[in-house]
Amino acid sequence: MAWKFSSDKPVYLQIADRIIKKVLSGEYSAGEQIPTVRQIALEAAVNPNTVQHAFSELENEGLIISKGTLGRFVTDDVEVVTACRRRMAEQLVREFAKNMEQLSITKEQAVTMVEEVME
Amino acid sequence: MAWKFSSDKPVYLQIADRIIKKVLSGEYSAGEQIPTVRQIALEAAVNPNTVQHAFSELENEGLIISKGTLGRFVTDDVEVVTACRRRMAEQLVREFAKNMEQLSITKEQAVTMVEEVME
DNA sequence: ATTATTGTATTAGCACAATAATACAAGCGA
DNA sequence: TCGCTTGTATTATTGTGCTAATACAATAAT
Repeated sequence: MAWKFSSDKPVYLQIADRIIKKVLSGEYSAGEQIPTVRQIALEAAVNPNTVQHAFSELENEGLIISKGTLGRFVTDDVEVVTACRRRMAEQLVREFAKNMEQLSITKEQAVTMVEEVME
Repeated sequence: MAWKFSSDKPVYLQIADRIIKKVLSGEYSAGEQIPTVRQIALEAAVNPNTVQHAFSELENEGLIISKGTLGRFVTDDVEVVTACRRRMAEQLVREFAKNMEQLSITKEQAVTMVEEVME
C-alpha cells in the first residue's frame, strides 16, 4: 500500500516524522538496521532522493547513521537517542511557550489545557 | 524606524503577529481604530498589499473588521476577542500535544517542561 | 462636487523549496 | 572478479507562496 501524505506539509518531512516516531518509540531499536532508501521509496511511491532528504534530517540529529553500502542504522548509543528526544522536545516547548505568551495565556492556563488534551 | 523582520517567517505573518499581540493584550482595546494599511506599510517599509495580507488573517479570525473608508477597527465585542484567543490557543495546544506524543513524551513530562519554560 | 484617504482587486515577477531524473561511487558477497 | 545493492551527487523541473506594482472603488470631509 502506497503511503498517504497530506498536502499541508512536504513529503520528505512526513517521511522523516514517520521514522522519528519509530526510532523514539523503540519500534526501531538501537543499532538496528532501518529500511533502505529504495525500499521506502518504492513503498511510498516516491523518488529515492526524497527519502534521502528525509534521512538527512535524522542524520543531522544524530538519530541514524549511514554505513555506506551496508545500509542505514539507528545509532547504537541509547544516550544519543534520549538526548535527541530531549533536544527536540525542548525546541517544541520553547516555541509553544512563546506562542501562548503572545496570546496572553498564563502558565497555569497553558498547563491546564495541555493536561486536558494529552492522554 | 523601519520594522525589523526575521527571515525565517513571511513578513506578513510577522506583521499579523504584532497586531494580534496588541489586540489580545488589550493595547488595542475593543472598538478602537487600528492604524491604516498605508500607515503600517510606510512604517514597516513594506508594500501595502503585504499589510493587507496580514490583516486578512485577523479578519478571518474575526478579531478586526473593516469599515470601508473609515478604516479598520478591533471588534467591539469583547466576547469575540476572548473566543478568538481560546480558539487559537486550542489549536496551538492540539498541535503541541500531537508533536510531543510523537516524541513519546508523556503528559507529565510535557507539563513539567512547560512549567519550567513559561514564566 | 471635489478631493483626499480609505480599503480592495489584479497581475506579474521573483525566489526558493520540493521533487524527480539520471548518473556516479563504493563495497559486500557469490 | 563481477555483479548487485547500497548510499550519494548533480542537475533540472516544477510548483507555489510571497511581495510588489499598479490601478480601481468607495466614501467621508471640506
